[in-house]
Amino acid sequence: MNPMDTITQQFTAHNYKLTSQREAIVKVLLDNEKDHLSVEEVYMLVKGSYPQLGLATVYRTLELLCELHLVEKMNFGDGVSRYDLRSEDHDHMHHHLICDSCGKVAEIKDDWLAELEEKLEKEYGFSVTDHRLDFKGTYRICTGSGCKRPKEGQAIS
Amino acid sequence: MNPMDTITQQFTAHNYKLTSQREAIVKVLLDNEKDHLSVEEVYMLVKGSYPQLGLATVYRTLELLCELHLVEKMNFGDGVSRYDLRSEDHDHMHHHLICDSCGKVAEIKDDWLAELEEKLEKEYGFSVTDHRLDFKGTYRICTGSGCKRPKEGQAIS
DNA sequence: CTAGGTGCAAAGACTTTGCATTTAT
DNA sequence: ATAAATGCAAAGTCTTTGCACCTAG
Repeated sequence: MNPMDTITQQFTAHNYKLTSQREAIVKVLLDNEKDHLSVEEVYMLVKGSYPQLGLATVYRTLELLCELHLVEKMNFGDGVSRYDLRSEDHDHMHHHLICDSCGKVAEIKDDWLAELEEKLEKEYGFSVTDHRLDFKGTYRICTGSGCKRPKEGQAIS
Repeated sequence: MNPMDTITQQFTAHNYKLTSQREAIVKVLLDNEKDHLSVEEVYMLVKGSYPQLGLATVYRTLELLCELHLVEKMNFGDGVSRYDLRSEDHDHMHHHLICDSCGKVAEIKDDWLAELEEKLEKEYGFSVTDHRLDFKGTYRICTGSGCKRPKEGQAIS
């Protein structure tokens, strides 16, 4: 089944109405799966094909998608929330590489933390339901261009 | 040398004035080293012994401490920035365990990521300057009380 | 003495909410 | 038909900034 159907099906399954706005927003998320879009970015992108869209609807829809565990809300310390589509299997095991010079956020799809999570379970009595792993640094070959995020503190935040 | 002196020394070394407000703020951070305080929390704590303190000064001082790499700014997805004193050696290699039921944030002081950082360097051409690792989950023995953060989304954000 | 710091209040940035209108089911 | 969703604008948070006054060096 294609990802769009999977998602819209979730809507109806939970008795949420499938409005054209919601469809358009989900479509933008799918088309930009690699991008960790902010609310403003989603809004602008959807507005292209749907000019009468309201910003509040984007906030409400993203919140809803979060509630349905279809997207993940995160924060890279630039003052805005960013949203990341979860893969169908809900594994969402990926990590981020944040480039210091251009601000680009890349994803790594492996799960490198399985061992650590076992260790936490055994040695700390802590059972993990979710995790987050971000690295900041620089690519040996960084164009330095394509900077999306103007200012950025020194900490990953 | 005691931590307070180490920090105040950094101020003078960088030609920043050592005001009583700054001293009071640093003292509160030291006294609550384990706590990831928010600006508001720091403000309230300092206000106890220094009632005329302004909130903007807390923001400005924490920003300054960040700039001097004495504290780390971070965001656990509850809408406010939190600040964490860096250990003297500037290694700041610690991870967080965030309890789903009580919201408590615990720290783990080990560095579990050295191997992964090497891998990134070699296989991805990415050299790491900083990282962040948070786990969400529950402690087998969680009191369920002491919740500091009222609402929390499902994602680590 | 004087550059820099402080407190206050106003302004900004991002997000949420109230309400009349519209729409999916 | 009707409960839910939308768009707009207003209100809320958290954070930053402008400015007159104050203070460490």
